[in-house]
Amino acid sequence: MSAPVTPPTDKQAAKQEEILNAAWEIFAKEGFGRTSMDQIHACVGGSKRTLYKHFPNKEKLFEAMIERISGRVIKALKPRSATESLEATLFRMGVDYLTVLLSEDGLALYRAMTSEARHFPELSRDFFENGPEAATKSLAQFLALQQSKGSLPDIDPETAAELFLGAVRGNLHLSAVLAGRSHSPEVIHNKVSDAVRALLRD
Amino acid sequence: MSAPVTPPTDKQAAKQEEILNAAWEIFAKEGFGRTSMDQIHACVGGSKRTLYKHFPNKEKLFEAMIERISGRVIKALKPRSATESLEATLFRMGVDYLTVLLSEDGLALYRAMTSEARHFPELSRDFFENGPEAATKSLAQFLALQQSKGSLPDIDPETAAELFLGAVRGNLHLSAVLAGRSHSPEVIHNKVSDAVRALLRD
DNA sequence: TTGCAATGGTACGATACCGTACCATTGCGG
DNA sequence: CCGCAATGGTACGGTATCGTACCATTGCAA
Repeated sequence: MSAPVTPPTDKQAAKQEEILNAAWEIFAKEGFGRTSMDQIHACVGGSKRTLYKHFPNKEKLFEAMIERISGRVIKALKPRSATESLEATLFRMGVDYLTVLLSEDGLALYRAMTSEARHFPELSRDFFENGPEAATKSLAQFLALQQSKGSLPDIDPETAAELFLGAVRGNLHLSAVLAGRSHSPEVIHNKVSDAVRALLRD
Repeated sequence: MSAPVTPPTDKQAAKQEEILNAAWEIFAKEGFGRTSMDQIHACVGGSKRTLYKHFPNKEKLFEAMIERISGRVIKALKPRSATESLEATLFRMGVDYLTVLLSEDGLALYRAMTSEARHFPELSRDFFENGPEAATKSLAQFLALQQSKGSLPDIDPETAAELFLGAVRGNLHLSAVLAGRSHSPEVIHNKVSDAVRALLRD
């Protein structure tokens, strides 16, 4: 009973993946407006009928693709639980956060979300709330825990977390998005290191 | 001699202004891809021939319009010279900076620049360099001056300026761009106030 | 082997949009 | 008052794109 159902399901799932990958490749480079379904079709191969069988129109395809990448990036933004020292944990969290934001997918996703925020409001809102905002709240929780141990000055944790992540981004994110600058891991390390020192005040 | 020349020049200049204003109204709301020359034409009135006489195609019109708004925003981002105390100056600079970034035009410009950064690279690069980056450098100069007076801890001024402005932005800019949130002057004041306290360490 | 559902490949209709052409009209100098 | 340059208003050519239709082909069950 499941034999005649699951194999086609698997094939369909594989086809969907293929389509979404092809779509992301082109959408990420060209944006929504300059990407045509024919380009995606040419990139993924097969027939347009099957393409439209998986995704009824361009917007649904865009949404599905964004949700996919968004979920991936959001997962990467989520801070891992801390086992090291306070300073090392802050440093690692900052580096991870910034590395994701400045990654190829992170930047392409941010561009896409920003460009289409007006026409796909829930997509970009969800990304912000589950991505950067959730990361801020996680960091705030961690900071609150550290404060209860007395290893951190007594600032509001939410505030401190937002200041810290803002300082970590500095101008790097802006310069990558607007000026197309790429930033080496060393630059990222230095920026985070500066922000950690500022937060810990030494 | 100038009489037969300047009146038409004035009229042409007025017409250009009118076109650029109409274009901005629509481009800012819809973005480049979803804005048609026919919409702009309908908004500005007159004939398409005159529209294309002022701007030979859609891209040139977009560039001219962006340069116009960009120049306006850049000018607003430029910090005014300081006459108050250190703390008051920092506070005022932060509030001015953030207010411009979060203004309607600031956000629309940022969205447009981000969306089209790949296709109009010089536009967005110039905006970044002459806007946020220049503002950072101006602030760094001010901080260096304050350090020479001994009223500020001894951090690298460039670094401190970038950390400060990054902290000032916090998540406000992201949340405005991605989640469509608007932020009251009180929220802006509080955020800047937090950042000033963090920088001055009290 | 045979039949059937899904897919490949492609042509097509409808629409939107960019930029141009054309003519009537208006404002301004002589 | 007259002529002329610029503009208003609009129709049009050419092209790109979205989504559908159609038929040959393939993979799979019986």
